[in-house]
Amino acid sequence: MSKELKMPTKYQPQEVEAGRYEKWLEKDLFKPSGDKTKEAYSVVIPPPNVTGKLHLGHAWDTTLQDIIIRQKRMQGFDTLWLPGMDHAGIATQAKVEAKLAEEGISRYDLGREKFNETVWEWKEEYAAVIREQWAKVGISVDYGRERFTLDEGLSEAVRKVFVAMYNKDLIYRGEYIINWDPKAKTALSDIEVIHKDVEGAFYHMTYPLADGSGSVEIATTRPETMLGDTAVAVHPEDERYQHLIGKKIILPLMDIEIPIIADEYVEMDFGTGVVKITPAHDPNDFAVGNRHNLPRTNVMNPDGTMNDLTGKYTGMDRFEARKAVIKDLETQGRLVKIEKMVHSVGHSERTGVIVEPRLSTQWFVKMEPLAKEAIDLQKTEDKVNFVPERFENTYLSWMENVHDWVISRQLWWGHRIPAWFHKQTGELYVGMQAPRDSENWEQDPDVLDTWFSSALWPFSTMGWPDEDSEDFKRYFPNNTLVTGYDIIFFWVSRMIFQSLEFTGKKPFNDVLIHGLIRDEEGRKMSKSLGNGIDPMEVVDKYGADALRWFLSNGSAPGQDVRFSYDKMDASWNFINKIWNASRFALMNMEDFTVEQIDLTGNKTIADRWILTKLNKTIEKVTDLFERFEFGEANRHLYHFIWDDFCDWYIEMSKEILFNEDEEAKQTTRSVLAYVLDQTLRLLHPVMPFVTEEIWENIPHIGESLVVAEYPVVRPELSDEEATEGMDVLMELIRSVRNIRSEVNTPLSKPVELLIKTNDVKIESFLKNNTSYIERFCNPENLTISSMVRAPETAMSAVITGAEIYLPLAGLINIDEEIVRLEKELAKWSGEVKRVKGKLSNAKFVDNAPVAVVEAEKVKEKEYLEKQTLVLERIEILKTQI
RNA sequence: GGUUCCAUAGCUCAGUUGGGAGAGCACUACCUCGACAAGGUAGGGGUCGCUGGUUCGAGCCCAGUUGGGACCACCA
Repeated sequence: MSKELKMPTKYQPQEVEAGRYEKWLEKDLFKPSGDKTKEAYSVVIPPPNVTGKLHLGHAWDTTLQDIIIRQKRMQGFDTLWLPGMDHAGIATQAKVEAKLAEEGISRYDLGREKFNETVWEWKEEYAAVIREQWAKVGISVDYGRERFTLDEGLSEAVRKVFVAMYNKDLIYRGEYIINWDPKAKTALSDIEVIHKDVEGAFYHMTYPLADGSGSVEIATTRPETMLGDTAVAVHPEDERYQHLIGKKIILPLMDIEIPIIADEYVEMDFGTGVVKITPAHDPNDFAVGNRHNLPRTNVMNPDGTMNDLTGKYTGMDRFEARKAVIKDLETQGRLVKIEKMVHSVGHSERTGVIVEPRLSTQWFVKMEPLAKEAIDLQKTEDKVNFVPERFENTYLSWMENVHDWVISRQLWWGHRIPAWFHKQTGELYVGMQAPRDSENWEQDPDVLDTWFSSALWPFSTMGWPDEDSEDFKRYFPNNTLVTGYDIIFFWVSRMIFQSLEFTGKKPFNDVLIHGLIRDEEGRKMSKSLGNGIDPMEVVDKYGADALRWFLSNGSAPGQDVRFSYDKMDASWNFINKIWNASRFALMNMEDFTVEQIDLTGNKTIADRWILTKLNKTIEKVTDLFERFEFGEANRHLYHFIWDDFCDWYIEMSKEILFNEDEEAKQTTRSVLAYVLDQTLRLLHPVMPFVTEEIWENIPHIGESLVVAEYPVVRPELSDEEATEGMDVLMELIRSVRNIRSEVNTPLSKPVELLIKTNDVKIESFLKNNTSYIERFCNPENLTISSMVRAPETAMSAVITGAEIYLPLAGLINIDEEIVRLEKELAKWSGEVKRVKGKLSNAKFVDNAPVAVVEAEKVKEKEYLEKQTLVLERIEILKTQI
């Protein structure tokens, strides 16, 4: 070992990563270069909710973005990656309320202002945690531009958008059935409702006709809502019930008369064909009610208890009331049967409680014109490019069937709706600021759906509504958005239509969609299962680089991935391999400097070969990055580093570094240093910490890998002849090893007596055997066996003499070796037969592309050659028996 | 009901416009040789869910089918 190394023999991520991120920040390397001569490349982070810590999904999401941004930065783009967080209205408010509840306090005890102050404190606390986590994962965002959805500029953008949409009739206020969360006591949009199959029941009951001529049977899953029934409906063409249409019926328990109406909404084949109509508690019934001018009787309070229109049930919780209603119906003999059934019930995404369809006055966004614009965009050349493409269908089908969007929320934490009502006249005013005589006006108490502000994120963070802002002009539209398929509807779709509406442009060119991270058993990670894995624990154990490698390696785009400690081990192993290869290079560099790197010297075939392989790897990886195929790119890097560089090139370089003269060593050191440098650059976007650490130790010029140039193909370094020659050499070596392994007896020194190469010695590859030489090798009793016969061109480049012979006598069991060779012969014969069959098929020769046919001919020749060689060896061995 | 994904080695998964089935882990044998034993070398293991079709040629394209998952809609 010729050089003292600071690097330990094992890769220790904790030591490598400590302090590195802070150094990058100190040097301000993540800031856009602002170089106007370069193309801009921008990404905005999907702002995480300030509700808590980040999970593995966030780590995945940000890692992918960081890989993209780091590569683009190295490629010279003027890159902006803008960080930020989302106030996450309902989610955050629910968390803070839960925390307050532990202290026995409700938000009403504090009042709106005080409560919001508490939430701001919470926000600061969690924002700090999130920034710490970002740092640990190593993401290269520009903190100078960090934004928060509730900060001043973004709030202005929200108000501006609201007012403009209101003035364009894209926002309206009205009384409709919405999804109501009785726990959070707020309205929810359709997509905030999660439908789950639950065990419920179908309650069959009878309503008596007012004229006493009998009764009709009705079935419902929500009997408590019958207290708000204002009609009973049948299908207009239902022959069974023609005589009932227009009659009255008595609503049991309430003892009021309600009409029997005919409406095509009723399905004759379903249930009894008679439906109770509750316009205030069901969207379909609401529509029926409108057609027939039915009263809307709302029987519930905002918290899900029955209101004072329900008589004896007043104050009961809705589920308590359900039981009571059923019991009373049974007492009256009106309960026919209870049929158990599994049905789909809406639950609040945030609080988990069962959502109540409820009549309520809310603000809505009129979706039809916005959706149309967004759909039309996808028919143009300038469409948003979804990766993988199939998610465009998901997005479009949602857009095509979208309903109006409820945007008001009965919460305190969020953007207050810029609408005021006159205290006396009730007149409505919508504007950026309160009306002048503000004392006479009262602002709408509601806030906006969180997604209303996040929909503006790609441009509101860039200075919009100031369209002359530098960032907006330079970095909008964004280039790429990275997010999970689970929020295409919530976020991606809304960014697209709002961006089109307000900037006239799509918000981003590409959307890279990834899946979810599951646990090792393939289950979703969830709090209730307790199977969540904290990314920080993974980083502490394996390092951020290993986690990033795993995350970018995990799966094909758009597919879910299972977290796996086995794979984390494999990731660590790979980095350890890189680490040790680098140690080897450094040990043999003496005081080698970057100025001494000279690739024009007398290179060995191995030198020329690895430089060629490097070029191919650069080309492949660059291409795959363009298509966001990081997993495939990683596989190429892995193979290049482990198989080509470590297993072959480093081993061959030892012959030079340990034995040759100084001049030869300098050339090898140059290649080692160059290839390592280029490899570290290629790896840096994926594993920024360890690559930077190693790079600092090897000869290099530049401040940091973060801003070092990304490798490009250098055609002058490629050498196809060297590739052919190396193929021969490698095959030779493998053949020798193969014999040894098969018969479990090592080969011996005479190998080197018979193999002469121009510039590469292969002893080191067979070195294991030397200790056996004395014991097993009897030079007087040598068997000659031909091993490899290479094409003449390659031969002349590599090996003197047309054939390689290995002396095997006394070293192997000839019978066993013959058995093994006959197996091999069968394999080659099979291949020859297959290829010959193909080539003798006129249809193949006529139809297949010329290149394919030519390739088959080459294969034929190659297989025949192998077949002959193996046959020859068998013959020779047989003479020895 | 609609859309969609998955089914490839014991396990987890790749497979890039159709042209000789791959990786990691696990397993077997051997190897402490001046980067790495969390390593090296060699090896075993697959009728690519099933059935048809298109094609000279299908893991890949088409139709159907089985099983599993996801999403959307509906569910009085």
